[in-house]
Amino acid sequence: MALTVSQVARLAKVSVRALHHYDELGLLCPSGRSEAGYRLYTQADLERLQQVLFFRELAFPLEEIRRILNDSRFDLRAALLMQRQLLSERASRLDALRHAVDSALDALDQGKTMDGEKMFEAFGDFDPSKYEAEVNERWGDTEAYKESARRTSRYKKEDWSTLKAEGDQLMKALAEHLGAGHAPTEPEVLALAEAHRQYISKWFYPCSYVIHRGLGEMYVSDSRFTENIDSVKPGLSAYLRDAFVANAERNGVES
Amino acid sequence: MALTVSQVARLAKVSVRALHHYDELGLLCPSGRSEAGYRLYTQADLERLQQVLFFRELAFPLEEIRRILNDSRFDLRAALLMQRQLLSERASRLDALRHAVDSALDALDQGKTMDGEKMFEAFGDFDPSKYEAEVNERWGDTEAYKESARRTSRYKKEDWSTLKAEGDQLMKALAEHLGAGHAPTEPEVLALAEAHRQYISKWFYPCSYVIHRGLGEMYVSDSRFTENIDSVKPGLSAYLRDAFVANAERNGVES
DNA sequence: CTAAGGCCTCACGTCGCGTGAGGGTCAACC
DNA sequence: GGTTGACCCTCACGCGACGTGAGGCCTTAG
Repeated sequence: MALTVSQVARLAKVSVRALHHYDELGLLCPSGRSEAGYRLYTQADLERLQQVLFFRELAFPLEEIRRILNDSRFDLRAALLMQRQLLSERASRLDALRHAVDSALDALDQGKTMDGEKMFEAFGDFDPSKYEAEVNERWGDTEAYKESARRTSRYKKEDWSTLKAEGDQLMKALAEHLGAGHAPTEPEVLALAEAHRQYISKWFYPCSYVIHRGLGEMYVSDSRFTENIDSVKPGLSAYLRDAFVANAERNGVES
Repeated sequence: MALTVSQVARLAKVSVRALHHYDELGLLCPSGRSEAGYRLYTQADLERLQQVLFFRELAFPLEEIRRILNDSRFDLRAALLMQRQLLSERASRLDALRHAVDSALDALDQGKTMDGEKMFEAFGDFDPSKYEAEVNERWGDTEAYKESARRTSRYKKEDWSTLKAEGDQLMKALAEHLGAGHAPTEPEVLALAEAHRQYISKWFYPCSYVIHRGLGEMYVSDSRFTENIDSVKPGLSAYLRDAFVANAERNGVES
């Protein structure tokens, strides 16, 4: 059942050279070699390759992919959820570009010229509220939404028990601050936000401030998360996002 | 009104080095220099830069962008329409990836493993050489392109009305079939779908069945199109998509 | 036994910049 | 007038993810 380079290359539609390259980097070393020194890939190697390609598609540097996949704390589910988020971000970027093309076409139709600032709007950073609207629009009541809703219910049944308990405690503490009317910028709230960041780092993956902020955006924009979080206390997801953003800013990450 | 490098860089959110690079390549040479040799960019330069960035965003090699933009046959409208198409192709690619992530999550939930062939399905649809071939088919120096480009560049305002009339007629005919309750798979409807494909090929760009199908998807997923089309008759956009898909299938393109 | 095709390991080339190095320019303030 | 600091210039080397030979061994079909 061992496959040669070219067979794997055909299956996964990557070049043989790329497989060599991944071997050199220690990113994907075939588990075996033939007597003549030919690379021999197993099923497990294929699975790893798939992971590599997922991350590569998302434009992760190979070195980082190696780190992620070799990390013993690597959590496949968390990684996949992350990938979902990254895909969303890319999709909204595409949307922004499409709008830009549309504006250009409109301008063209009306014989107008676009002024300097407007011209490059699409390439800039996106307005999160606009982003939220777009995501909600896309997730409307499509088939994909139902699918995701079905899965959300399944998630709840799963046993993340230890991990979940720790997370729940943080949520509860944050929900109390929300209930007490404390602003998300207050020191105690920021401390909890930071604790949450480290919780993620500890259990899932190294979570930078930037990523944490992105996570907060996902909490409000991905209904699977929003529903889950707001069931603790309505408005909590938005509150979390604000706290994460503030915490990132306090630690020198500009928005 | 002349801008310096750093001003342009801030506006367009590219690095100064990148602007230098584009200058070196002859991709975007500032129209002026100060006495001290400083690069000075005009409004026209900004417009060209925007075009450059559009194509760059779509992962065109810089050298090719230069060819395209320097091409005297370059038609802005055609380019923008094409960019829309490329964007929607990319969007569906993202969608495929998202489905792949979802499948992986599902498999994980059920403790299953994905088999070798299925594992790479999401990556499979997108054969890069095929993609390049398609792009070259549209932008390369092929006879077909030259012809269509010559045609496109010739028409001005009056021609757009002819063009629009022709399109409207197709829409009206298709709307009538929808109103009469004809299935999108019926021969007469398929014939109209095919006519529409050739209409696009004639006026805009060589429109393969795959691209035509993509166009149909865009009609339902892009509200700008959906609204416009459904204003002729509610549900028409979805009807068009179904007809385009069926027409593609009948012509040997698997979905 | 030979030819074709697949495999190996160097090793240099490419593309789109990033990142200094080394040095002139410009506006403002002392 | 001098100094400071932000901005500009031109080399020129570095990097990541491979592409693309070159030169040579392995294996199978005729």
